[in-house]
Amino acid sequence: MSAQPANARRGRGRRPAAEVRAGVLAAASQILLRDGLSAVTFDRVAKEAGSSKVTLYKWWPSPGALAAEAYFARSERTLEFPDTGDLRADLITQLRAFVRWLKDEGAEKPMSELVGAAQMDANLAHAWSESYARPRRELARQRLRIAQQEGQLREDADLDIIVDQLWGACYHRLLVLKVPFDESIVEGLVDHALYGAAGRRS
Amino acid sequence: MSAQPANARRGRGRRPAAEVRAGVLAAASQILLRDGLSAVTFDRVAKEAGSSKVTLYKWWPSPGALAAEAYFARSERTLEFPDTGDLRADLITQLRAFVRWLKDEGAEKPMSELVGAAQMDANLAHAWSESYARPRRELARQRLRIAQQEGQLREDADLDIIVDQLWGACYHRLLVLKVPFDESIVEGLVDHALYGAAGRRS
DNA sequence: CAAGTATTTGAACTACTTGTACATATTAAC
DNA sequence: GTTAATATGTACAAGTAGTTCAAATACTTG
Repeated sequence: MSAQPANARRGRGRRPAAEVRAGVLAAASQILLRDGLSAVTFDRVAKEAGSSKVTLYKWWPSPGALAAEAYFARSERTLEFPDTGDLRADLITQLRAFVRWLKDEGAEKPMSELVGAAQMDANLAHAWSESYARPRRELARQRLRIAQQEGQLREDADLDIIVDQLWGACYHRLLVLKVPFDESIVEGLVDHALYGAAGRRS
Repeated sequence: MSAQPANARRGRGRRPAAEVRAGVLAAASQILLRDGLSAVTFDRVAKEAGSSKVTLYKWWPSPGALAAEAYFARSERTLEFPDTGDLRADLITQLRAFVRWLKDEGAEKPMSELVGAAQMDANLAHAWSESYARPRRELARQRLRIAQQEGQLREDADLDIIVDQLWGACYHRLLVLKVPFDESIVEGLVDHALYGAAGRRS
């Protein structure tokens, strides 16, 4: 028997579930990166994956949710949350990894589009929030809690606020202001979060 | 001659431009508030305004841009940027006004949807950024610059970062995390921005 | 290994939306 | 008043969403 290409159409009939899933996710991810989120429709994905539209309707609640899952699968282990004992250095590492992920791996556009569409697609919002945003916020908070226990942060510091200020500043520039931004703000961001703008230093 | 209702259809033919514009904007704004941004299509707005679809295609580049303009017209003079001499109090006033605008005037959903759609609609993104986000960021920065000149902020403080951290933290919760939030975080937010999380103050 | 079940595919179909075209009527500008 | 601009009604092509049904094939249970 000659080997068949992975996407070979075999005519109608049931196919291995894993094969179908992988093909659909790969197609969705490719369309998302190449043509943007608005091109990720059940029709186009089905055509490109060599699957049937009905299958997609069965497994995913909305094209947005499919795109989100396809994207998470690609960017799974990209962020770092190290603990070297030096809080300032660790926060800078975290934010730098985030910015590099956006810039070097072309994540900026798909990420913006996914967050954007989540404002109108409850299914996508849920997938995004549960699978991506909150787990990472929790990781960042854990690192801060250790620092607080070691006395590097004030007793009454609000860890959620610190996380929101660090990452929120980045998202603010990305999504709301739409101004270009890069690694150069990371150090300033962390210093402002740690030492404030009103302090009397130097 | 008996007075006619504003939206009376007069059959085909040219109508005063101002009348058409006002009718279209009012209809778009109403649909946006009532049914959400995804319901703001040229078709529906034209029907509700008693105008022709062709007219809308002529005047606005996309339904998103129309919705944005309709919304800005309603929420023009809502935010305050006072200068009482007390920076901390003024920042709290600014943020409180922002949160109240979101909560009390039902701006949260339309605002989220507009920012969301802007991630995929360049026309909407431009309208939003130029007419809303950047002017307000500039106002906030002006207040900070005065504070800096008066010595209430460090010489090397980055005013953009302060603004991004204050407002970005709010947008982060609204758009990215999708967690409920209210006025109760405002004071903590400002204190963290001014005094930092690492300071040694009780 | 045999039979039954689950699920994918192909095809067709309805309803809806977008965007455009053209002729007609009416106002605004001169 | 005459002319130019433009809003409207109607119609139409193209594309998308979402569903239905039968035929075909993989998985699963006995």
